Amino acid sequence: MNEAFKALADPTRREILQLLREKSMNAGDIADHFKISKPSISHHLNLLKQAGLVMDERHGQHILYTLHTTVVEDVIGWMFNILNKQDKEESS
Amino acid sequence: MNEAFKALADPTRREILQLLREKSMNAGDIADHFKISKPSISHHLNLLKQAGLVMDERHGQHILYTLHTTVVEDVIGWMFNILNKQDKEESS
DNA sequence: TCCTTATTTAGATATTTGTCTAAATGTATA
DNA sequence: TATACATTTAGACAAATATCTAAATAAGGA
Repeated sequence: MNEAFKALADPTRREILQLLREKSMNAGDIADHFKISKPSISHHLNLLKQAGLVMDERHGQHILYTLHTTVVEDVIGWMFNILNKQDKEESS
Repeated sequence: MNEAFKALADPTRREILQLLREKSMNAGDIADHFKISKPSISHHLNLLKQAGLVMDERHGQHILYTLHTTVVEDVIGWMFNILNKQDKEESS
């Protein structure tokens, strides 16, 4: 999960995840949303993939990137755990 | 919230948050849980403070660090938002 | 005031990170 | 096959980060 937290630390990568929340997109279309170069976006996409936050699938010339939510759920679990003093706390 | 995401990217800082989840602690006691030097821990604590993830309060010689959950909740909100295609989606 | 303890600040350094351009790879199509 | 398009890989470089030691600040007690 360390890689996921590191991936989430960059604003560009978080913005990519928000784009993919709406719909899967190929690399070029993702890059068009940003001012930075395509190779830089490709690098960010690779980090997101390594972190398990996105998946890629080649469709002919294009490579389609899709949000992968399992690790997102893990991160949410970690965050929730921080909120509760004890896991087994009684709620009243 | 960018500072919070950046703060969460470091394993030592996440471990500090988990320590503080149990109970508030002063800087020295926190540092004793790690192999790295006190000044390094002090630096991590400062980043967590800048990010709004912890608060500090001087008690005589000691400085007590306490988890501050508001920003944690904001991060959870952001993460949840990523999970749902639309915020206003009907649930059946 | 002087000494001890707790903590932070300052400054240095090695590593990591984000970005770029240029080149390579993979795919489609004439 | 030749060409164009989509994307990644390679390599370089500046900026950010994590760490350290040494010094400074803050508070308590003799």
